[in-house]
Amino acid sequence: MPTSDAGRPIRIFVVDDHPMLREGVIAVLEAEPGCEVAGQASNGAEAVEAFRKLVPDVTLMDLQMPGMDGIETIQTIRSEFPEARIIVLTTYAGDVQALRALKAGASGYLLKSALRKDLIDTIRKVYGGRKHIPPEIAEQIAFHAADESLSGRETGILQLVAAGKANKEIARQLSISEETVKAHLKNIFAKLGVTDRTEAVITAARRGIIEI
Amino acid sequence: MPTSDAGRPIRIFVVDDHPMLREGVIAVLEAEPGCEVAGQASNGAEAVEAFRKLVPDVTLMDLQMPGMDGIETIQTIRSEFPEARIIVLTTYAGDVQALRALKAGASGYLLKSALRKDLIDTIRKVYGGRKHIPPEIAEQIAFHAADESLSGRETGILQLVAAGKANKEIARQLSISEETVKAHLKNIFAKLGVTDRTEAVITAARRGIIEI
DNA sequence: AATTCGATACCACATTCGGGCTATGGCGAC
DNA sequence: GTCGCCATAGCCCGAATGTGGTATCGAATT
Repeated sequence: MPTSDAGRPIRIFVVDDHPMLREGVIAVLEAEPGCEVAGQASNGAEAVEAFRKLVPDVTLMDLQMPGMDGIETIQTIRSEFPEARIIVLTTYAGDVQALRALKAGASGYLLKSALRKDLIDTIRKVYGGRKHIPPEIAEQIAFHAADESLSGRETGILQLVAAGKANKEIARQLSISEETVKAHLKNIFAKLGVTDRTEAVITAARRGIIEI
Repeated sequence: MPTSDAGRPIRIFVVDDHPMLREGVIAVLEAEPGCEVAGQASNGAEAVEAFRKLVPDVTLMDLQMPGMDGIETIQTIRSEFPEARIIVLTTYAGDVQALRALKAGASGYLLKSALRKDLIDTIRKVYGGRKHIPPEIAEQIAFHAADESLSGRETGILQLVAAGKANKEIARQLSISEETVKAHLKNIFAKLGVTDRTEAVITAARRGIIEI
């Protein structure tokens, strides 16, 4: 039963490394009856610390932040406060990123291009204990739900490919044979549905599997 | 002599497709004596139309927008209003993007991660007829100032490489010989200082030469 | 205990890529 | 009008890449 219209306002905590965007979110929230900004933070470590003091009702969190990133921050907070309700507020960084955020314990995912109404609706919904994922993101996740995901080793190798390294260099750096690197790449290509390393890097970057 | 502290407020126009960020910028500006929000727009076409009516003192403009992008919008506005003072407000998209914006007629470049003080200072400086580029961006531009830039054809080919196409496909698509594609790629590699296509795509994406 | 999966590794083969080098026609700058 | 740049194109060749198999080992799962 999500209320607060008559009762105590929803206490919201805003975590983002862009001061300007924080201002915007805060301006929207403060204009909204039934919402209250409990605090803000500009990076993960600060966020965890502030969360402990504030114990807000809902947290809005960016994923791209210097230092401890959003996913780690969500995990840390949720391990101490399993009831924490966290909404990821970010520019779209691919289905895999979104899925990782949800697995880390986020209750919602919202794009920075969202309208103020979306923001308020999502906050109320999540405060009420429900989850919210925008349809276009849900669709992307569903679209790739049947895909096999890359193993840790595969992701590591792909990250090195994305750093422009040749198979031989990757082999040397990881102390494995070049043939093994090629074997991993075969699997990576098959899982991503591509035929060469350049496509693999682009696809993986778009889907949020690696950073470039 | 930048004034307005005693006189008429600086009339500012905000163009960005993220409503939340617009709110933030507006909140900051409205809290600032001597500044006034003259209007806002969420895409290039809207921006040009609104500019004609408002003729603001300073325009804040994002580069990434659906439809007409920021660079085109700046060019269009500056062709009609050569005195227009435009500050690009965007996430860093590479030295080449930044340089293109400046060539299109922008007077300043500001990152979305900037503090409110940076925003206000830059607005006053640009309003006063001066230019402003943050040191880290100026450094990147300077660092690559001596590089030869890619020709239009080269950029087009690199864009196709970034789409995961093989030389043979690119040749077919552009109706040129595969040898020509390879010749262009040789030049591209030399200009970007890389040795293979994957590195070329990554470097070009980071520097804002192509979109991936 | 049996099976699956990830990581490792090797082989052989075809294709693609990248480097070096040359050349020509067009077009704009000086 | 000559110089330089761009787009075009070709040749050669070695290195890198991608593709098809097969196999072992250990950890996790059933």
